[in-house]
Order: sequence, then C-alpha cells, then structure tokens
Amino acid sequence: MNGVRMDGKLGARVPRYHRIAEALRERIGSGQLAAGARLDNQRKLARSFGVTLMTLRQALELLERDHLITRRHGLGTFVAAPSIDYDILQLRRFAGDLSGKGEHVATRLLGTRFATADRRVAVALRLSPNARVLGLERLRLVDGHPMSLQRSFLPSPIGDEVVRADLALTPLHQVLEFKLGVVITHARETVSAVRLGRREARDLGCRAGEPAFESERVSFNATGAPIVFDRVFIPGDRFRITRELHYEGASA
Amino acid sequence: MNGVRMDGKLGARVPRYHRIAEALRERIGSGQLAAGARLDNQRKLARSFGVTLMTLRQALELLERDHLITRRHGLGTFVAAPSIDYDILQLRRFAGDLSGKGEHVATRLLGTRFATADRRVAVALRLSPNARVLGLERLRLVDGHPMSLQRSFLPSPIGDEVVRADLALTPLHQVLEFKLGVVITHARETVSAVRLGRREARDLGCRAGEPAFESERVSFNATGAPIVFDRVFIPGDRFRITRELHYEGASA
DNA sequence: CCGGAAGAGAGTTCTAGAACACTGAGGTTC
DNA sequence: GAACCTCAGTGTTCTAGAACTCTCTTCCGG
Repeated sequence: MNGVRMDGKLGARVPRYHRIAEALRERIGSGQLAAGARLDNQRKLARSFGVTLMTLRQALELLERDHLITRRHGLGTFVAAPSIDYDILQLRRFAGDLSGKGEHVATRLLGTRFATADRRVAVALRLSPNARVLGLERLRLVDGHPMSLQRSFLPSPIGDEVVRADLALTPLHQVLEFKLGVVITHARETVSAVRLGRREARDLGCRAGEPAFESERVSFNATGAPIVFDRVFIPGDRFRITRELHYEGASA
Repeated sequence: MNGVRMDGKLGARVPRYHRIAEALRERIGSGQLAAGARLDNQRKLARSFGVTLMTLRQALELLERDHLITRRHGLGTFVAAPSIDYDILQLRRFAGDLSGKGEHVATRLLGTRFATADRRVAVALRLSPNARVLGLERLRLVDGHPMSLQRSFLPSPIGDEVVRADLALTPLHQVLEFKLGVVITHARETVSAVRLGRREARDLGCRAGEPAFESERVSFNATGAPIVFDRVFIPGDRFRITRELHYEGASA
C-alpha cells in the first residue's frame, strides 16, 4: 500500500536502482561526468534520487561491476578511466612462456619482505586493506639479460611458509605445491601498457619512462581461493605478444 | 573478532557477509552441498547465520558473482554446475574486437590513399619492396571517445576494388567478403608496448610519448595468402588485455 | 623537522522489518 | 481435456536509520 504502485506505467517494472544506474550511466556517457570526476557522496546522491542509501548503493554496485565507476573507501566514488577489458582466449604464447624457445632463462631473487598490501593486491587476494602480505621481487634473465621484473604477493599465512623455503633455488609454484599442498589451477591475467617507474627501470637496466607491459595476474587454487598476486614489468623493446586468431564460424 | 594473527592494526576485521560467503563456499567445496542442490531459503539461512536477510543476500551476491550459486526467482538458490563460467568464456567469440561488450563502437574513416609499402608491410604481404598498396586510416571510437587508431594496408589489386566501396559505412571485412569474395579465415597478431608518436597522439587525443600498445596483424584467407596488414595503436590507459589461464596438466 | 592526535568527509556494514513478484502445483470451471 | 484461479514457497526490492572504518588534512607537541 505504501505507494509503490505509483510508477506511471505498469509495464515498466524496472527496479528503482536499475533506473538510477541508468541515469548515472547516462551522465557518464554524455560526458556530463567526465572520467576521473568524483560523484556526489552517496548520501547526497541517495537524497537527490529520493531513495535510501542502501538502494543507491545497489545502483552503484551495478555501475562498478561494469567498470564505469570506482569506489574508494574514505575518498569517494569516481568515474572510472575509460579502459576496456576483453578476454582473449586465443592468446597462445605469452610472458612466462619464454622457455622452450632455446634461450637460457634464469631467475634472480632480489628480495623478500613482509609488508602491508596495497589496494590492488588486497582486492585481488580478497584481503582487508593493509593486511600483511609477503612480497617477493624477482628478476628474470634471458641469456643473462634482464627480461622482466616480477613482484609477487602472498597472503601472510601462506607467505609464512613460503619464506622459509629457498626461493633462490626452488620455483615458487613448486614450493606451493610440495611444501604447502597448494596447487594453482587457474589464473586471471591483465596486461596494460605503462611507463616504467624509476625503480623498475633501474632493476631492469633501462631508462625511467620507457614504455613497458605491465601484467597483473591472480592465481587461484581449485576452490577458487586466490593464492598469489603477481605484477610483472617487461620493457616494451624486449618483448612481444604473438597470437594466432582463427575465425571459424563466421565474421572477421 | 577472533583475531588470530595480525599485530598492531589487528587485521581480522572481516565483514559478516564475507564470512558467511566463505562458510558457504566451504560447504560447496567440500561436497556437503552438491552441484545442483538447493540451499535453504534465504530467510532460513539468514536466521541460521544470525543475520538479516539483507546481509545474507550480500553473501549470496558474492557467491553468485563467482558462479558458485544460481538464484532463481520463485524457485530457490542452487549450487551451480562447477563448469559454467569456463564454458561461457570458451564460447565467447572474438567478434569485432570490442563490440558485444555493451559499449557503443563507431569507426571514423580518416583517409585512404595509395602509397608505396614500407618494409614491414611489404614483407608481411609478401610484396616486393616499394610495391603500391592502399592505406586506410581509421579511428575507432568507443562511446564517442577515441579508442584506437588503425592503419590498414591492402595489396593494390585488392585495394583498387576496396577503395570504390563506401568504407565509412561498410566494415572492411564485409567489403572483402561480399564485393571481392575474399574471406579472412585466420590471422597472426603481434603486440608490443611502444611510445606514441606525435601524429598518432594527435589523432587519439593524447600526448606524444604516452605508452601504448602497438598491434600488428596480418590476416590470411583460406589458401594462406596475406590479404590485409593492420597496425593498431591503443593508448595504454584505455585498454587492457585480460585472459584466463587454465593449468590442466600441472605446474604454474 | 618529525610524529602523533583529532576531526571532517566519504564509503561500508548491518538491522528489522514490509511489500512486491515469480514459479509451480493443485483445484475449479467450462 | 483445457483454461483459469488461487495459494504456498521463494527470491527481490526498498525503507530509515545507526554504527563503523578508511583517508586525508590540519594542528600540536617534542
């Protein structure tokens, strides 16, 4: 009875929070809200749409899932940078798969230490922000030349065990599997093009600002629990991604 | 608040709904809840976890996002078949690179002109150096914002036909297929990280020197003859490659 | 100059319902 | 028998807060 019947047309039957999301989507699409801009705070938005905070948050949920906005605790809600993810399943050869190409591949362990997770790491590993994680820094060398810089992060319970192993000798996945019984079954990797920072450049032996690939990978075990977060930098002049595409059914 | 680990800042602060999701995840992972089984109804579950319906639903939200459960209005909440998400990903076609993601994709033709092939183009298309090719320059817009700059080169016999079509309206592959009977069946693509040049940057509306992906693609017809050479620039802040990896046999 | 304390602003989690909407089953009517 | 009705069971949307956490800035004391 509480006047939910009052939506003009009965056929519409679209939840409020969908309509609110739609309205915001519009504002973003039209440029009225530019990329990077901060939205009004949630309470204000809720008031302006005449709904509860909870309802408004459901709308934001939808937008976040579509990567249209980013919410940052304590800071605000922002229009996301217009970047687009898409799955490339045909991708065959890639970063880690350098072996089997004849070159001699070596790994140098630069350091291990416990630290608090940064935002991306925490999210990827489903930890609370500032949770303690073990960080590993490794340099991959191909024929003696630095090829990629890899930073790995493990949740501290796992890290506690891992740090006791001799990572200079044993590959990380072997330590996980044989010492901890953790088997990585799948992973999700995201690659973007970035500018090398000073530190990364130094370790890789090139100049800061050089273009590079940055790959972020989350590895999961069979139950879907995230085990490792990897961030790899590869200077653009040292690496290429090659893939074969096949257009079977239709279209090109 | 059973904070086992963590020091100083105490980390155990995990929201109820995360813990509930975790508990359910466990029941599913352990087989206590088999695939296809129906869970208790939401109100009952909420009571059994000692939380509100809203809170319980947040937990289910998490699980649904991971494809661990399916909710069906009027029917109930079910443990999902364990392979669903992979199947869906496998079925996704490569499509027109970006379409099918909800965004509005448009193409603007910047220009067409005949020129002599540069070395890379000539090699890729198996032409003699300095052979004449048709060059097309196109800007891809996603939701009105420039996304990528694409330069395509076609051997001049094909180019002669193509240039007569209205490329501003008809996708290139359609022109090839329906006007020339040429069907692209596969392609080879190489992606590298580069710095944007001045011209590219201008067309894409960003600063020269910005890191970007450069993709070079050769497309072939069924007989293996190279038909098109594409070079695409995509600013690094606008694009990401994402892929799923599956480690069937072993190793990470 | 450094480091901690305090506070403002913003997002997050949770409560205790109430009303609504979808599905399938069983009965009723034609 | 087919079409319709009704109802129980279940998921969905929404309210009106209250309490909590996180981030950043500013200010104060050493």
